[in-house]
Amino acid sequence: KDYNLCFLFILIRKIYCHSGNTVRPSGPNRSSCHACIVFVALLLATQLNYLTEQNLLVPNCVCLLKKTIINTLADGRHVVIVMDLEILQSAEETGGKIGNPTLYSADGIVVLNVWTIRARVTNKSNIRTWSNSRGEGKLFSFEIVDESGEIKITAFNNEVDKFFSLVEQGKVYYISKATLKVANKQYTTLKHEYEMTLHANSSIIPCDDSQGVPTLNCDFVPIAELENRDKDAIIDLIGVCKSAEDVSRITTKSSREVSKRALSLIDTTGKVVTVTLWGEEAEKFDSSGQPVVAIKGARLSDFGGRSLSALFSSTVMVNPDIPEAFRLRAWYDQEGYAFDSQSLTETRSSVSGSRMNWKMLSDVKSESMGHGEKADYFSCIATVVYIRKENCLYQACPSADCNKKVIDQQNGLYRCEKCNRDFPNFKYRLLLSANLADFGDNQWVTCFQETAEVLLGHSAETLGQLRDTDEDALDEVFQKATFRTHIFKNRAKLETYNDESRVKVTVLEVLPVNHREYSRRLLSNIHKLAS
DNA sequence: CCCCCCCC
Repeated sequence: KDYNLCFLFILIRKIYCHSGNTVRPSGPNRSSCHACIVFVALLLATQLNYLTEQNLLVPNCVCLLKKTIINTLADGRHVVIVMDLEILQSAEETGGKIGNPTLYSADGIVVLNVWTIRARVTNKSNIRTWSNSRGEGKLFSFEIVDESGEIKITAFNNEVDKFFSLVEQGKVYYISKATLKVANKQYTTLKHEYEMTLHANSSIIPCDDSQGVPTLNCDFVPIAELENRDKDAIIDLIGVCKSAEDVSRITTKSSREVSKRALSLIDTTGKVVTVTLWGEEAEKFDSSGQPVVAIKGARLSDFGGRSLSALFSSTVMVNPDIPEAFRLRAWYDQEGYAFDSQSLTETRSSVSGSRMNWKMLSDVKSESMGHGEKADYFSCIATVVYIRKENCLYQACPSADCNKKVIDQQNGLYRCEKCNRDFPNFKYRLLLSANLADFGDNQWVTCFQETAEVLLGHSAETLGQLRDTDEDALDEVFQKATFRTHIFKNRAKLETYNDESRVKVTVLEVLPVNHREYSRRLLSNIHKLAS
């Protein structure tokens, strides 16, 4: 084969490393650092190092190769070494890419060089062990991203001990001397053709300069668009966590126990979808303050219409530092919280309502609810006609499990009688009195923290700040929350205070009205009356 | 060299 490239005009497209990642041509020490030129199949001779050191040889410059040498490696592959090269036009003069060049990869031309990539760790697994007919061992894997793409890296046994604690999610590293193998598409959710395996000589060095290294490569799908996507598609999604289930333990078909937690995410399309988190991710998830949640690489399921499930390979980010998250936050806080949103996921309770004890507000009195030994639980569809603003917020003890009202000592300290301690701070808690109405009656109800936050669409903390700084804005929040219709799940119990007994109704949950399901129930009730 | 991706 003739690899004589002399007098060939070439356009430097990109400088690549072995794995296809873009490499900066100007490393501080070219011989041991960023200089990897594989696939491009050209290796610069040492005397030409100044071209990269002075940033002359950069993508999109046009070069004339004046002299090249072909060396043959022990395994028969060829290396093209550029001995002399003239830059005819700088990248600025060329003005960018000419046409649509593709990589030249003739068989037999492969250049070995120590390659190094600089990339960010986006997804780190736990250590797992395995035992099968071929042996046993332990491993962990992680994914890395740079401006050109993503690739998965796996470490086994000794390399687990060596690298597990070093590799941290979100941090940037120089990685070199890993082994490449073709990725098994059956198991990968990344688009890369290859995967890396670490071995004894592999090197991972933390990198302080993360400039230009993307934090993540997400291609977010609008929630409304999920209806048009295929089952099992791997997608990236971002939304505000309107609500979240408590974590629960389930047993899988293979008799393993695992934690799960379902989140309801909403985006600017006004649609809501359920996303299920598993294991540790489910356990540590905190939905307070209705955070923005981005999930990369979730699998679309057709359960309940459309829902999503996190995979081991998914990355879940809470309030990520990305423009999409800021946009969503602003949208939700200004208008999204009040959207009469529709869920793409129909849960059992929203489909059948079987666990709901549906009542009208007039039933509370006519059936003497709450008068029995035990509290009565009922659900209703009702409209908020008034929310009492007075005393809706109180300063509560800042300790995790204590919500007791603190006493402002007027000296910068707040006293909690329950904890018998003085604190330099407090947390705001909500305790709302609201009047609900349906066509037949009214009912005063009490909403504590969680339900009050849903009803008002803002966190207690935000509302506390508003009360202290912008009373008009707080009024607006109350105004917006009034004359809205929701499903209320309630508890009714007779309480005696100052020798006076009255039924106290506490709201346990506020849910959006699913109009399709509500209409079905009305039809069914009409049907029963007619029969 | 792993490859588990779950429940309702």
